[in-house]
Amino acid sequence: MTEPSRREQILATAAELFARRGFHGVSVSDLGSACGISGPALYKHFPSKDAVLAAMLVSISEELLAVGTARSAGAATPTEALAALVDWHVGFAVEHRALIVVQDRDWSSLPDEARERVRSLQRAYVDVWVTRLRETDPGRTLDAARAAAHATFGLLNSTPHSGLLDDAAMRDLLSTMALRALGVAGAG
Amino acid sequence: MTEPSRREQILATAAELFARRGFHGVSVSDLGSACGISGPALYKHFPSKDAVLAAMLVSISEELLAVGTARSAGAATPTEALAALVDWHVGFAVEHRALIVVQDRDWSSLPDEARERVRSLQRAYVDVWVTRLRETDPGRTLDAARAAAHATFGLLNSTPHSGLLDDAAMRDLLSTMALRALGVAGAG
DNA sequence: GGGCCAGGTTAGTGGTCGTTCACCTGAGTG
DNA sequence: CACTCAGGTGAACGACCACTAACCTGGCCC
Repeated sequence: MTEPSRREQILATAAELFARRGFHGVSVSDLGSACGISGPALYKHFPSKDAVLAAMLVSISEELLAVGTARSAGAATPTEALAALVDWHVGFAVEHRALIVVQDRDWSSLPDEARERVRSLQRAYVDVWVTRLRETDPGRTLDAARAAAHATFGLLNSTPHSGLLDDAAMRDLLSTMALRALGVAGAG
Repeated sequence: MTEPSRREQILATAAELFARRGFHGVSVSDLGSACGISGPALYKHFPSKDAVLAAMLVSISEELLAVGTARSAGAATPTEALAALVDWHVGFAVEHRALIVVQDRDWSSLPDEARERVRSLQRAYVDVWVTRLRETDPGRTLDAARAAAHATFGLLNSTPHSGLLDDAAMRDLLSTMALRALGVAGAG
């Protein structure tokens, strides 16, 4: 099995370049030569430049939702579920800084179909958080819970903006801040 | 006096368009016709497309720093200073959602000189926060305080991602979450 | 009323981009 | 050994973009 390494090399390289210069700031030729091949060879692996972005963003949205759902379901209490969600999300963000940047910067450059796909996956992911948030605090409005989830993502996704701390320290800091922001007890 | 309305119309329109489609996703002709003029007429007001972006981002960076500094200086205690900073920042973010989006998405498209200018203004603004943060909690490392400030900006700047709440409710929610995240006592 | 000029216009230019085309190659297969 | 075909190449194409050039116009000033 061990699927084609070229395709994945392209996706990984594209993530770094798109994160640094933006989707429109990276040409097909740039991307190709960063992979050791050049220009139009990309079209042997993807039908278009858009498709590279789409594959990238759809797959991370799917992973966030799938693992997030599992972590939440595996927790004994709503509070523990939120802690697990924060832990998962911050780990993902620290480990895939480039993808985080691309996801919320170049999301709007997606072709229509992929954009809708990503949006619906993201909505579902937000809902996992929202459900747990409203279990811990039933006074929260649906919209308020959604806004709180978005705000927490903003906090956790700030990782790429400050490469000051090492990964472990960054994870600790962000987890603590996120749990406090959400009003989850026991955040040191 | 009442300076040229065209120039400011262009800046305001550009902020909206850049926020929606990205700097590279908006052509000079798009921007012109959104202002009721067309295409190259922009060059009567700005020397280049880059200059529009630069004027926009430099001016908001200056305002954030200037008012932030004043608010911090006007506070009696470090804790009150942080509350004032949060209040100012969240108010700005809610009121200028488009600018917030452009600032951290298209920052890298700035011409070199303006980019350095904006970066140094932003560093200075972060330092206002960092100083107050370390006064309230001297145990914080310089880098940890910077990362905490960036994380708080990420939280506060999440406004544009969820237009669910009205402005007042959004300000309340974000202020509360930010102050809790920062560990400032007396937040709801 | 003639001259100036801020602020428009349209047409054009050079460059870049995404994409396609025709072609090449070398490893695997019957 | 002939055939195939995945994966590469460079050249070319059409679209679009930022920007320039040449020109027009209407208010203002002496």
